[in-house]
Formats: sequence, structure tokens, C-alpha cells
Amino acid sequence: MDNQCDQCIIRHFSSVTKFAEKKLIYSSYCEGIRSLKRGEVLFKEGQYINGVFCIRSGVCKVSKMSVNGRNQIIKLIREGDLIGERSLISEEPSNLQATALNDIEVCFIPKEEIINDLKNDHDFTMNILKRLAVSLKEADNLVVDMAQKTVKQRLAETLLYLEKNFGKSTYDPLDIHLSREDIASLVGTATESVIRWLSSFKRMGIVHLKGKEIYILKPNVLKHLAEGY
Amino acid sequence: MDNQCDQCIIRHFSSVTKFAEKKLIYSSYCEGIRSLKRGEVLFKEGQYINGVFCIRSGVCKVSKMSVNGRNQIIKLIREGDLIGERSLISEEPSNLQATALNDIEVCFIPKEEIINDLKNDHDFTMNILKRLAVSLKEADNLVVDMAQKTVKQRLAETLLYLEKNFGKSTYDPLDIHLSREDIASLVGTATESVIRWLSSFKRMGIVHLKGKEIYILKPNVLKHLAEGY
DNA sequence: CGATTGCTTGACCCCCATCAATCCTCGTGG
DNA sequence: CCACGAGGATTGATGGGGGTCAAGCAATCG
Repeated sequence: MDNQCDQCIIRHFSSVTKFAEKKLIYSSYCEGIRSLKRGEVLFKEGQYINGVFCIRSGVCKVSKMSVNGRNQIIKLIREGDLIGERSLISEEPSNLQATALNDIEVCFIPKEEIINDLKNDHDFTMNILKRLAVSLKEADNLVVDMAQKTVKQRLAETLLYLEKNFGKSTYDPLDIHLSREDIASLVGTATESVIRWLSSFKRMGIVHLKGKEIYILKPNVLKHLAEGY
Repeated sequence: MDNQCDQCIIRHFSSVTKFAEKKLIYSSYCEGIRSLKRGEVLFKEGQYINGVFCIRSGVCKVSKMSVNGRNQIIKLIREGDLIGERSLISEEPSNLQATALNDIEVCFIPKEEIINDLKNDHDFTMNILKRLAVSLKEADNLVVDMAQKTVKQRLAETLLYLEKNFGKSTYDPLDIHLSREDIASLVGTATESVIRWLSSFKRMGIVHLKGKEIYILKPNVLKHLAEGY
């Protein structure tokens, strides 16, 4: 088990580097690997996780239910990303749900280990601190976008985001299998609206649609749309 | 100057306790006090702050411009709250603007002091960590609300939030002088919409309006509205 | 090859942003 | 003390964005 874990993460990560190298790859640390298939739930809102998950492969959506019963995807996470630190730090049950978008593999790192390292390993603590700071900035940006931008703008932005982070290359389709409903949950709108704007974008020659696949043909025009034109 | 600073914070704070007691009240730390009048800007988006501000008295709005030119208030902060930690930690210019709502007084704590303490004082670091974790949770909640709730729901929620955090007592008017426009920026809508819903709430006997003053008469009904009825 | 699930399109209507006009309030100066 | 001006609050009218319901279509799977 630890053998597998040794390889965990090691490769991907950009930001994770120090953390991953120093911690995840040695250790007692990782308590085995869990595999989930598309659609399976890693953990739910309100659940105590008692640890942190680290995505080894695949992509996860992190979402939250609103009172009206609709799901809002807060962010997507992938190989090398952590999930669960926030709740662990403020010692609360999770405020979010994590669901596999692909088949994924995750490591679990039990709470005690993390707590222990927060106490003793300053670099580790600073790394976590920086992660939270970045997440917070992103969340603030999202708040503004949700409150102020139109669905058209947000969809354009979302497509660019997806292409940048999950596209294979500029003129290739998006790499993760997102349903229209998932995209709607990212944008914060109804699936029909997503579909309508997508076909509008298609008519304008900005994207090409082939089944679920979305090919972005003119990212610069999308960027323009995202800014409100 | 330091004498004044010694009293800084000490009294209010709930969450701040440890941090405030241990740090702010001794020190070299606080580099003097700055006073701002209503409407004055503490710092702007994109500005390097090189430190952290601690609100000594008064209330500040923390906002961000969207591409369409409208302002979105992300949160309100008050005596005992810190602002600027996030940017400092990720070593970026501020992503937010802070503006005085009342006349306020703030302490400034220079970057080097903070960095130094992040290195050497574990309790301090953990305190900051927890603050960020809480802020992140709140921001996530806000994202969902903005994306999914109607203006009516969000206004109801905002009023409850204001009453809870800034009202003197249950049947008193809100304690801070917020313009309709400020409320609109909190809710993420146009000022006219705020006004219309407020007078609707008034017609329903939920609030009482007297000039700018807003008296909340039926918080429980508001709660109900916030959940979508 | 049914059946279930997801995608697409049309129709409808309400919420809300926007523009414009008026009213209110408060501070300032005559 | 009053008049006046400016900024904020309010109300009305209007149009478009986008949520919702419903029906038809494509695709996927046991």
C-alpha cells in the first residue's frame, strides 16, 4: 500500500511540489488508496471527514446544495489537489460535497497526521496557508462573477477555464466528460440556458459541437464575450 | 502611539482573543493608528499593502469591482477584524478594496512583523489559518447564494445578517449607516430592486422603514423568505 | 431492442436591470 | 432663518434575460 502511495502525486503538481515531496511520498502518512467510479461520491456535505484527501488521478467536482435544491459546483479538482483541509482546520463537518467526474483514485491522510504536521512542520503549515489564501481569492472572484455577470459571460469564462485547465491543447475538445448539467452547475444556471448559449456560440463560429464534445475555435472571441460584449 | 495601540482591539473580539492578546497588545508591532472618515478608502484593488490592517473601531466594506463596472461588497468587517492577511500570505497585491462605512480607526502591522511571527509563533499561525478557513467557507456559501438565490431571497438573508451582526437589538434599527446602494452591492443587484423589495417587505409588515433606517419586525418571516417562500 | 438517461428546441412568463422623472433630506451659504 | 442645490430615495414604465414546463430526439445500456 505504501509502495503505491510513494508514487502518489509525485509526478504532476506544480504548486504541490514541496508539500508532496516532503510529505506525501514518505510515510506512514497516506492510509491507502481508494478508487471511485464516475458519479460516485467521495464525501458529502455535513459529513465529518477526519482527514484530507489527495487526488491521485482523475477529476472531482466539489459542489454544494442550495436551499432551492440545485447544485452549485464551486470548483473542479484534479491530480495533486487536496480536499478537506478547510474543514479539518476549522474542525467542522465538510461544507461541500466531492463527486468523481472520471474514475478517480485518492489517497486518504488521517487527521492526526495532518494535525501533527501542522504543529511540527512549518513549511507544511505555510504551504497549507498559501493554498487556502489562493482558494479564498478564487472564491471571492467567483462571488463577484456570480453576482454581476450574465449567464453568457459566465459560460464564456467557464469554457475558457475548462479549456485552460482540462483541455488537451488549444483546438482540441475539452478533456473531461462534463454533462451539460454539470456545466450548468458550474455556471450557476439551468441546463437549457447552457445549451442555448452553446448553440448560439456555435452559430457564431466560436465553438464546434460534436455530441457532448466542445471544441473551442476562437478563444479570443470568448474572452471578449466573458468581458461583456 | 504604542500606548494607544495597547488598548487597540483588546476589548471586543471573540474569535480574535488569542491573537489579539498575544500579539497586538504588546509591540513594536502596531505601527500607529490611522483614522478614516466615512467613504474614505483604506486600500484599493491592485495595491500592495505590505502589511495587515486591524480595525480598531468602526465598520469597513470590503468590495471588488466587476468587469461591468459595478461594485460587489464581499463582506463587512468591524472592530477586531483583520484585513490584508490573504494578500500578504500569497504575496500578491490586494484583490479587494476596503472602504470606511463609518469613521474608523485602524492599526497597521507591517509585513515583516507578520512574516516573522508566521515563522516563529505557531499559535499565531494557526489562528491565521483558522481565520482563512472560516473566510473560505463563508465565501463558498456566498457563491452558492449568488448563483442560485433570487434577489428577494438574498435581500432577506442580507437583512438578517445585518441585524445579527450590526443591529443593536432585535427590534432596533440597523446600527450601521448603509445606503440603499451599499445594500444593493451586498445583495448583488440594482439599488432600485433593493428599494422595491424593501417596500414590498414593508407592505407585508415585515420591516418598518423610517428614512434610511430599517427596523426588522419579523425576523422569522424573513428567514422563511430567505429560504424561498 | 425497449428503456432509461441526457440533449435539444419551442413556448411562455416572470424577475430584474435600466432609464427617466419626481420627491425627499440635509448641509451650505446668503 | 430661509432658499437652494446636490445626492440619495422612490416610483413608473419598459424590455430582455433567463427560469421553467413540456415535448421530441439522440444516445447509451442492460
